[in-house]
Amino acid sequence: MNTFAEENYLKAILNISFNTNKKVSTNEISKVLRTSPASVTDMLKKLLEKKLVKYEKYKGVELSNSGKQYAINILRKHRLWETFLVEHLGFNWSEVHEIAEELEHIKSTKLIDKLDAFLGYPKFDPHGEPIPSKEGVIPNVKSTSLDQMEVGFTGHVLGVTIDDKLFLDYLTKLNIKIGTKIEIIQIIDFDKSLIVRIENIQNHISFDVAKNILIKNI
Amino acid sequence: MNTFAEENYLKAILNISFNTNKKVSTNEISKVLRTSPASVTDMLKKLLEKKLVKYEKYKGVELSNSGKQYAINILRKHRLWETFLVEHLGFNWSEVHEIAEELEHIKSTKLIDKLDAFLGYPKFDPHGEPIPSKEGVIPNVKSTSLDQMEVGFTGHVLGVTIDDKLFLDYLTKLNIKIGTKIEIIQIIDFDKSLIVRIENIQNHISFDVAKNILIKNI
DNA sequence: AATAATTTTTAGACAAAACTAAATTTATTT
DNA sequence: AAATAAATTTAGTTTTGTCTAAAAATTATT
Repeated sequence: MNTFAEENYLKAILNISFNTNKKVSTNEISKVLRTSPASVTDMLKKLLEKKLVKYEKYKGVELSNSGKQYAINILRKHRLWETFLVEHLGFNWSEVHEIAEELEHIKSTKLIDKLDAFLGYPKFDPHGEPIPSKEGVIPNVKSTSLDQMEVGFTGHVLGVTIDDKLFLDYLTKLNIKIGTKIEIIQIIDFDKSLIVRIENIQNHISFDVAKNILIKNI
Repeated sequence: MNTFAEENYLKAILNISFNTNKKVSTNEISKVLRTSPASVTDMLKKLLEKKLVKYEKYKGVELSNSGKQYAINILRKHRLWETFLVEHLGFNWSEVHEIAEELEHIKSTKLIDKLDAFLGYPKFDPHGEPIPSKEGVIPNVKSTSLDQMEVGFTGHVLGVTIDDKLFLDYLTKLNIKIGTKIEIIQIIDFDKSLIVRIENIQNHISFDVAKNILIKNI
């Protein structure tokens, strides 16, 4: 069994390399985990020892197969717990991340399987992010971030790509949640910000915000 | 905020001194936590520093007011989680202790309050043990252990006093659960064991088993 | 009351996970 | 290609929670 610290490193590596599939640098990990690069090096040695990562000095790191399965399982637990917190305990989507960061380390496999059943085997969490299956398969949804769309486009929000309180609270204030219909009225060339219509109200959102909103891809 | 280890020591001290209210010895703690007496001494110093216990060298230890409140809150979390596991996830009463040992360390107060509400503010856990309130008050039920009763007595099981898998599985095999009607047919003087009738079937149970079964006190 | 047995504490080590500062390797510029 | 900058690793500490072995205190026994 692995420690919380080890689990957090595996999770961080998975997260950083999620889409890119590239090797992850010591510095990137240290930034995500708010720890010193020296500490990261120490931990990478330990994870290498346990064969959870492929790592060569100065060359970056990637997860091994077993490390990836392990990390995906933590992600599964995180997202199932978030779903429980929102759907059954009445939390809102911006509050659950921190709590799930603790709950995801609870070991019992039986617990998570029963929780999964209790929730009705959900495929997506409250942020629209896919929940990995027991077997480690992550449902794949074709989606595009809002910043890729053109003026005149109308679509529905499928999810968000960051689980950050400030971001989610801001979206809530804009009346944006999963399923919300968004229409692009105008795109400002200078900073790529967007004027959009949500629930018949026009709002101006930055490129950065648009980048982290996912839209159903037809 | 305190560490898991600190929390486990506080819990152990509360547990050992629950009924007696006497000071707890280093050795008792080391036995419960399966750690060396030397480690216990180290930790007691630390807890004293934090004013969570009253402790004098060689004289034993007891919880301070703040330490007691803290420990009771862990107990509250433990028992609420056990209730959730049994009533909503379909675990049986002998399986939940270990999992709740992990869940009880989750920090969020909001989480536990919402869980409490979700469960309908239960007063007792699946083992019949009282669940402390948010304010740290432990519901007091008048109850007597089965070994105190006499031949001819008939009553209903209110709860058990140990949360041990072997014990609970044995009770389940005997068809004993909370609310089960038990009648004492005979008491063997030699070893104080009891012949009892449960669901119209006679069984022979030891003094030790009877001691840990609580009966409603009229 | 003195001795033996038990309990508890101290002393000194160790592993995990973090740190800082210095050294080394890799990447970027000029 | 040499010099500089940036990233990474090593070396040496620190804290937390554990350990063993030895010393000290308390309790029990003769």
